[in-house]
Amino acid sequence: MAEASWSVGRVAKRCGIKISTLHFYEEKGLINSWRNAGKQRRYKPDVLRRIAVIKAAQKVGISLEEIKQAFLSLPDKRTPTIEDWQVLSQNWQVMLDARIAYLQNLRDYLTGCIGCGCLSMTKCPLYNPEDVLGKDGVGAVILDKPAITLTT
Amino acid sequence: MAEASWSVGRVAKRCGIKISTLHFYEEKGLINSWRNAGKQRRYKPDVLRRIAVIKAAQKVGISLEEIKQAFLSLPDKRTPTIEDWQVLSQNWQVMLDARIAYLQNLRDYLTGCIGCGCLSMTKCPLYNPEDVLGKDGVGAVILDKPAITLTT
DNA sequence: ATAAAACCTCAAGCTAGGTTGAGGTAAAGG
DNA sequence: CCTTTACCTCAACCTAGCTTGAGGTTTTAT
Repeated sequence: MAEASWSVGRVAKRCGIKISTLHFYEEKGLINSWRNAGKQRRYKPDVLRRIAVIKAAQKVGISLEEIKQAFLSLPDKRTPTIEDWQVLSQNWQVMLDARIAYLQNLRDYLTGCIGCGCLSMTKCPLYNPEDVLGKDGVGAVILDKPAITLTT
Repeated sequence: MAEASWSVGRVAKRCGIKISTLHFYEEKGLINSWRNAGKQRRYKPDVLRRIAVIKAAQKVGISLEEIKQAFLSLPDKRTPTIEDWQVLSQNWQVMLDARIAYLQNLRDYLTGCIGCGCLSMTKCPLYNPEDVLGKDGVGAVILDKPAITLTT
């Protein structure tokens, strides 16, 4: 096992984030700590993994709230095991696949649409995001999908 | 040609956004309008296309500032032609391809890493986002790419 | 033993991307 | 003509996601 506890400054430095960000994440319930005799925060090493996941998730546009929800699958009392993280990982993969598919749709869509000749406004789905023309949701389905959520 | 001018309410309704959002976009320089005799806003129909593009772009996490930069390629004095939009479209495609590739990397990376056995913290790139261990940037390159920008 | 570095709390501030509301004017319908 | 609906400006407010700073305590290094 690695060392049993990390100070806030050490975690911040290791993760390349500010101490204030750690305070903020703790306040938001994304990470947790205990206090030493002098009321200073101490962290278990698994906080590093959590932060790495938070940062990776944010890069793909997932909100802290969604990340927090995903973290609910992790055990409260004990340090998460490899298996615990694998469960979360699999959910992220599903979500990433969905996002990738979304982007691919959008790209293909723009290819055919932003640069297309249908400036008439009666046929171009870009002009009809609510699918008001009843064209079977081509525009609506692609552009108005609800945000992808984690189902962990 | 379709009608020559649109009122703010009509544009808002057509695009499924609030009037205040149109005011806001105008203030930010993303769209423009002229005023009628009674000082009310009037829009050229191409504003619909701009708004459609703004909304599509936001869904993939592009900031208004980046969108504004992309719009700089559009002509100021005349209504954008199909060709003008095609130029912009091609730039977006490049960017979308890059984002898709990024997500694919991240997905594969998480597959091998979040759920992996390298909890030792000395080898797992998730723990080493700054690539402090000199592992040739696998973590750093994937996780720390700068935001993709439009070069229009 | 003391000085410096690290930590604490709490409040305020900041950027992005809007929304809401007050108070007033313009346009459209019967 | 008169009422209703649409529009105007401007200022304040809101959420997310942090950062900054003041004023005070704890830990660490010399």
